[in-house]
Amino acid sequence: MNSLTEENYLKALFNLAIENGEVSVNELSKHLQIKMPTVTSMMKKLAEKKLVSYESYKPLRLTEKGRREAALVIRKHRLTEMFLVEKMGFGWEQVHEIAEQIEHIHSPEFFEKMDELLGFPRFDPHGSPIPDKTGKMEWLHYSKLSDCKIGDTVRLAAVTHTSEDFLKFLNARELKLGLKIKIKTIESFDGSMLVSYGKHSSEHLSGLVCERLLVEKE
Amino acid sequence: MNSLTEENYLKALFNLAIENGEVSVNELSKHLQIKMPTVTSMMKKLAEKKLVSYESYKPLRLTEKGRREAALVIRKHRLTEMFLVEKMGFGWEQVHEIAEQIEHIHSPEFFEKMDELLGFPRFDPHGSPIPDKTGKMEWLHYSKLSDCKIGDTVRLAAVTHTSEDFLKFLNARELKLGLKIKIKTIESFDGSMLVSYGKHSSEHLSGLVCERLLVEKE
DNA sequence: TATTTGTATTAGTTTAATCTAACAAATATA
DNA sequence: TATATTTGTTAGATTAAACTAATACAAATA
Ligand SMILES: [Mn+2]
Ligand SMILES: [Mn+2]
Ligand SMILES: [Mn+2]
Ligand SMILES: [Mn+2]
Repeated sequence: MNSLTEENYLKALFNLAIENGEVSVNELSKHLQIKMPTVTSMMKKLAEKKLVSYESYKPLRLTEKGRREAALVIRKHRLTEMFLVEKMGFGWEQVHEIAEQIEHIHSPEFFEKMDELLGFPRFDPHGSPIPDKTGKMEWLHYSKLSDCKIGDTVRLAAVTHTSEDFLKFLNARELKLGLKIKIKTIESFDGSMLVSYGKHSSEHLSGLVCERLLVEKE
Repeated sequence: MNSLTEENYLKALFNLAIENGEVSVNELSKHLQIKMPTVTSMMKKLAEKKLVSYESYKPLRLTEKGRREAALVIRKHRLTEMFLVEKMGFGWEQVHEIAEQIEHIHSPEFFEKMDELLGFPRFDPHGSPIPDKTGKMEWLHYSKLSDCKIGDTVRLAAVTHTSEDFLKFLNARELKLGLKIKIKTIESFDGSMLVSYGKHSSEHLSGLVCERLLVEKE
């Protein structure tokens, strides 16, 4: 059984490896805010447990076993976030920190029950897919809002950042998942947009915000 | 902030000190299944934090601060058990182990929300009182079933043991909190009883079982 | 009271997870 | 290519929480 610490390393490796499957010690160190020598020694330990393939000076890579165990921690995290929002009445901006702790509870029954009570949801409150019990996760064909063109009408499908500040910012503008958004203008020099959605006929979104919103083109 | 380990020591001290407020290193060591030298050194640490009053070779005693912090951990434990039973559909025999982990989550909002959704319950699924937010806990005037007399009619109010085995044993006999129980006979040599309750007109309960059932006399 | 038994402490070791300082390898730059 | 910078590793220290072995104290018993 993996410790809380090991689970956090696995999760970080999984999330950082989305693109090419490779992660550097440096990246991981920065992401976890843990110094490089500590990361190196944990990688040796996880390699010992066959969760990571590690060779000196080579990029890190989760093994199949490591990928599965990481996905199962992420499953617990996302089910928890969904439960907190759907069954306990928390806002989507409040749940990440709590889930960060509950994801380490060791009790298959507990998460099974959550899953069941939620009706086996496929996405968490921020639009991220929930891995299944075998650790498989379907990756979706979303685009960043910042990559869309003037005139496009898109549906807000997910957010890539889950900090309380950012989500409160979206709350204040009534930007929720599922909303239809129309792009009116794009400022090419800073990537900011003027968009309309719901009752909001003209909202200005900075380039940074547009980068963090994932949309589905209709 | 107290670590998970410290929280477990505080809780154990609180539970063992119910009678006279004093606990020996030996008792605590046995209860936690941790060797005495480890307990001694943790007591010094908790004394440093003003949670325990410790002098060599003297009995251990929680300070007022220690008592309050212990009660707040127990509050988290019992609210969790209640939530698992009432809101998630677990049986009372399944919840202790999960609560043993969730009691260490650091999030006032999470437990506030549970409390609220449960309608501010005063007892957990095993009949134990839930301390309030300030750490106060009302202790009730229950008797052991084993201390009752032939002919007494009592209401099952709480159980003093929460192991899965014991609670499954009670489930099998449909013994639930709130039931009215009538004592038909008592075997003086082993303390076992013949009782009737609900649809059960004549059930035999061993002395051990009778010791673990707390009842309210009518 | 002297001795035995049980309880508690001290001293020193272990493991997990972190750190800093020093050094080595790989990569980027001049 | 030579040098500088960035990245990664090694060595050694630290802290929390556990352990064992040895020793000291306290309580019970002879
Ligand atoms: Mn999250
Ligand atoms: Mn976490
Ligand atoms: Mn319990
Ligand atoms: Mn616990």
